[in-house]
Amino acid sequence: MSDWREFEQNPVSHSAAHHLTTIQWLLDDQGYARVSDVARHLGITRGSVSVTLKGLRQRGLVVEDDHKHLSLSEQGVQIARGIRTKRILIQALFREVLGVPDEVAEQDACKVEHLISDQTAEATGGFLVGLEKISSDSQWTHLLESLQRLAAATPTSFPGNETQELALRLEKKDPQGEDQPS
Amino acid sequence: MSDWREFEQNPVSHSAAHHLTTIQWLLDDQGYARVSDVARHLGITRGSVSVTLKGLRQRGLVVEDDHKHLSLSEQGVQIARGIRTKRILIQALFREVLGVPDEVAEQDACKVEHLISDQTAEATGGFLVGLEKISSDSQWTHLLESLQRLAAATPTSFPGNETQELALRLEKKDPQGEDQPS
DNA sequence: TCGACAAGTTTGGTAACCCAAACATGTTGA
DNA sequence: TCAACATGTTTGGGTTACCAAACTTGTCGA
Repeated sequence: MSDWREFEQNPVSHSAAHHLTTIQWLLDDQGYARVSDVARHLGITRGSVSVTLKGLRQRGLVVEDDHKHLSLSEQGVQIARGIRTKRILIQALFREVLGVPDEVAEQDACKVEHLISDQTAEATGGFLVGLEKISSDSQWTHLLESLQRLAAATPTSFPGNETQELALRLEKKDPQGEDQPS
Repeated sequence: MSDWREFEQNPVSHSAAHHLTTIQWLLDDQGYARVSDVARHLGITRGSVSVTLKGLRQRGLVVEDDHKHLSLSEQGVQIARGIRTKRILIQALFREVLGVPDEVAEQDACKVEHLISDQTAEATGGFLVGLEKISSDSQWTHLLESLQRLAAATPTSFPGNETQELALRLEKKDPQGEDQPS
């Protein structure tokens, strides 16, 4: 059984991921990042941020200069950029392919950004790049729009009839009646 | 700023989600589910499962009969089925649309199954149903296969050049230089 | 009948996270 | 210069979720 707790053994936790991306965002946005800025942005207390960042500093992901100004180490930048990129890709996948409203797409992407494997993220990127390349072909865009309309039409709540039926078909087709409830 | 901690305020936690879906899976598979079975399946101790299930019983999601056999309440079934359906849909999206290997698709789906909104899940279902309907169109399947090849081709590690460039384009196009690092 | 083993529970510990509140520091305007 | 305010840290508490280990039950075979 593939360990369902890979969740926890991620390089960075959900919380840490947000601390890192927030620092990067603040640096991009206002040129500096302090504990208070991070706290305000995440909606948590300065104390919590102080403690969390102490850990991230010890892990060598965050650096503090003489003036209590935060920045990311090379490794921290790498991690933050990776997560940010994943969020953007997943969000685009949900929004531009599935036709999910941007706000929802962003919320969902935010929740899963740090959990998606590199492989799936890269595949998402490849798919979107491919879509972009053929976007000049009106035939395909027309098809895609039809699919999006189908996808985005959510008259009933989840799971709708068709969706449920599809899931059942998928479940049976896939002979996973072996193991893995997860 | 949309609360980035929606993560935590889910109806059921990641852990609870797995307990519920495991019970359902065990019932389907072997006709019964006991604390030990759940523990073995999740790879955690009986003690942990015992404690967690006590909570889920109090919340009315899990029921225990006279013989220590577990089952799900109506509400529990509903939640478990919802999560299971989401996993199947997400897994299919990754595998059949993005062309991600099934094993990776399953792992990723498992990690995010309980985090995806109903709306996005329903859109995924709608999209897949639509795909199924036009799957007889050889022109379309041809295109999809091309896209999948593009998507699945991961010669370089994440993020590849094209993917990174796309992400940058998406980032700039989207005027989110307002708020939300998440 | 009784010992052994499987199954379930309880208890004490740990590790992430979060908060509130007290505290230390540093800057700044009157 | 000094009170006021912003900033950062520390401390004590709470929650979730895990473990190990001790304990209780229940069943089954010799």
